[in-house]
Amino acid sequence: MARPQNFDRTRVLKNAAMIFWLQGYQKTSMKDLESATGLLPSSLYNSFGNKEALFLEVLDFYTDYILGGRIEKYLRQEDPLKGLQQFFITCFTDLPRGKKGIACLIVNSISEMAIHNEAIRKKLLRVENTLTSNFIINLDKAKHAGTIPQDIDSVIIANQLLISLNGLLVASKVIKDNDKMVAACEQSLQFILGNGQ
Amino acid sequence: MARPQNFDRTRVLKNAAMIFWLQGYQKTSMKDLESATGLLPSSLYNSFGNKEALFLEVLDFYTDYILGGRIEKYLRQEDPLKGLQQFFITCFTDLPRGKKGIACLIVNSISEMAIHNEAIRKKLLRVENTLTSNFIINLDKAKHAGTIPQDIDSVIIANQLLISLNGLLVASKVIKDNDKMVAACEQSLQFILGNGQ
DNA sequence: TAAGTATTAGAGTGATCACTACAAAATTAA
DNA sequence: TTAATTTTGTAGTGATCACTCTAATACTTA
Repeated sequence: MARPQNFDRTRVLKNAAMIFWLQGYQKTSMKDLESATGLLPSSLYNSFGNKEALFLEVLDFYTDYILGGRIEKYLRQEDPLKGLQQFFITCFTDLPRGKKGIACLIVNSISEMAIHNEAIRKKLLRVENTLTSNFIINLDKAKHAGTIPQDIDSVIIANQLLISLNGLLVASKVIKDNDKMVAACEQSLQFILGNGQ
Repeated sequence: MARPQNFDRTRVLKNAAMIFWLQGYQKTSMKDLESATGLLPSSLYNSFGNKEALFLEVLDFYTDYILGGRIEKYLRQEDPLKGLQQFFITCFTDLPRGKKGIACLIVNSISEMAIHNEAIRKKLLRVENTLTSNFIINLDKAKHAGTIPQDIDSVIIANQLLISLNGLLVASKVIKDNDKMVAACEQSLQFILGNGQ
């Protein structure tokens, strides 16, 4: 066998995800990625192929580890409604130190890249559908627990939740005030989940 | 006096707005803008300053004429609720020939540019606030006409409408099916305006 | 230790980026 | 007709873009 890579692929993907999140795909140059990851161009290209392939891998990493972790940590807790609320609110509070108006990598990437790149679009559509499915799970649990009415349509509410989350994330980019965003988030949740109660 | 410009500034801004809408700010090169507007680089720079200044002027043009026209045409009709519905639905039906997944210039620009450019961010925040104000006007009219209950909070509903519209526009970039988007749009409107009826 | 192989290092590729310099052309006012 | 002034046409600017080439290096297996 041959010389092994002397970098941690997970750490590289994490750093790349962060800079793509903060700057967007097009604004992020390979030089930026070299700085952020600490890798030289030859290592980046040897290990990931090109900028687009790296970005696709970053999206998978973000989906599986970052978003997946948040789903596990917040959504899948004992109280399904509290889980939904925490999942939403932490989108605007669990941000990199001092950052505002950065929304989330998924929504940013949809807005910027979905129309330009079909592979990216399909991947992001799958992420969105995964989120909706998880919302439905929580809503059904809440129905079963009796914390929301039995007769509501979980699919419709889940759709509204995803649409509102995306809308709130867009709003956060112009409002750039995490406290205001938390308030707006709570108002939306109250409206969507509170209605019909 | 001196030689006058021999192009129609409105037509140039319209063509520039279209290509910024379809491609985004960063993907649109000055070469693209030359092709789209039919102007030579010297004319573009002489008349608009630089790419950023042209974009800011495009945003003003879009807000005043395109969006302003849609507010006038759809929102300010006799039936305020029907106006809201038509304003929402035409976001997904009144698109350039055969185009899908292009959302709207305002939401696209918020997502792509708000974090990178403070002048653009402030302008877009104002546009969003204008939209909310217009939604409130229609909701108050509907309350007065008795088509929605008197006791609803117009501001809260208007906020939810704007958040959902932005979320639906994000969704349209991954879903890329105008019929599905119209259905999703109707479901959201039914949920927001129908609840409490 | 030696052969084999992948990674790493660093300089450098052509293409494209936003933008400009400068003179020719066009138009108006005097 | 002339002077003044602005637009228009064209070529070209340095900077940056994603990406590559080649060789040196480091590591594993035999």
